[in-house]
Amino acid sequence: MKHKGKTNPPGRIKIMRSFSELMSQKDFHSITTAEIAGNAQVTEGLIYKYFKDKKDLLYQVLNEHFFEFQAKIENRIANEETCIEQLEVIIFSSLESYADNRIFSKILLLEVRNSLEFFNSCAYGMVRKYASTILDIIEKGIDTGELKQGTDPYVLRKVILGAIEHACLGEIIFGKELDIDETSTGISDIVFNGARA
Amino acid sequence: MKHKGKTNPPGRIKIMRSFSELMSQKDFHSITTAEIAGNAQVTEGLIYKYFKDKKDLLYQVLNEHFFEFQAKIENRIANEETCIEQLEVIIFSSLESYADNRIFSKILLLEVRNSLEFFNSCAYGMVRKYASTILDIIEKGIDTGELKQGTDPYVLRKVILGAIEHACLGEIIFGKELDIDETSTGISDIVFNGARA
DNA sequence: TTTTGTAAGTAAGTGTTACTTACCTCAGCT
DNA sequence: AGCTGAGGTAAGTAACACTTACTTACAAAA
Repeated sequence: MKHKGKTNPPGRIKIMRSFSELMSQKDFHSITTAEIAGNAQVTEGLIYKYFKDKKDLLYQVLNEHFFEFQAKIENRIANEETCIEQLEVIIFSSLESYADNRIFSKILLLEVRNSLEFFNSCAYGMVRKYASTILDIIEKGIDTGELKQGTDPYVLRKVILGAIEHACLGEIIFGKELDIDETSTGISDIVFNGARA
Repeated sequence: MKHKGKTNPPGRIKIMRSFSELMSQKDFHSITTAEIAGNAQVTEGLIYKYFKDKKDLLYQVLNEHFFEFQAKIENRIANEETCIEQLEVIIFSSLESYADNRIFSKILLLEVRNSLEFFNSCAYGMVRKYASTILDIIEKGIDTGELKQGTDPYVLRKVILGAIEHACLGEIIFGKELDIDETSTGISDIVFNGARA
């Protein structure tokens, strides 16, 4: 029997909360379904009423967190004039969101990528949207002459996304503090002005 | 009983080969020990004579591939004069190595990061060495005035490493072809000259 | 030549885990 | 009242990672 997705029963909420909590303490694979259920004070079987499998639970939790992320970013972009400013805002906001929301970052950057299922999940749809927002801004910037004519927009996007993600990795993995302001202006400076003297 | 690490018996080699082979077809978690053993034509128990557990096998395979990677890069750096040229060579060679050696890339970029054990493994020691090579070159570049004085070497390294890794992700995950020349000159151009017009 | 130590390899487990099945309970509708 | 379906439970099961106790091969010491 499957959950139709209309309502959001207490059991489902408890399971997702419980799982999020456990994800802040250990990695996905070492969390057991028994543990999730115990911590949520429901029985193991209920997990499978609402989620296809353990990974589906992971994707749904990720998806939930993604909304805040996306909303915050789109809001902020709207307030900026130039493409470069918009991209700078994306860099800053992404770093901020990753830092504020460790479970989200941990899942997105470390846990979901290793299995192909993820790329068919709806959570991945949001990743694509985020990525295409960035690409659109870059292309507009090249069109308007703000960015260099020869620039390959895909490569520029790779550099920006890669820098953001890599900057957060140390923090997520080792729990190191990250100075968001400094890092984001540092990244922007290199990406837009170059590191050459 | 544990393997002392001196010799390299045929069973051990067969297991690692078998595992590498399977890793090119599916992800780590969906490979079973029975499958590894069957494919290697040994019994399951033998895996645990040579490897602490399944993850240890993963790390050892990664480690083996890392030697080629590191050797190739260090060789090439030696032939370059300026710091920027050295960094360009690192970007190119890294992309090339990732492209030539999918199993290596897949393990390093997608499979090991999610568990903390990895960061105590000797394979991670090699990652750190690679990363510190890059940092050294950057610091020298700032010293000699090749790179801008204000540059934060750690941020620059994050941008370079992030760009490299992100550039390979699509290829690894979706099996897309990657134009190494174009991508590496694209990344270098942005990182050193900036994207601003 | 016999003994002995040990590395290579095997066979048959075992406990744990993700997932399934069949069931119960009860509010809301006709 | 009687039915339906969603929310939730209890007791499994197959498959899996990993273990244990064993055998064989063979080289060096006695």
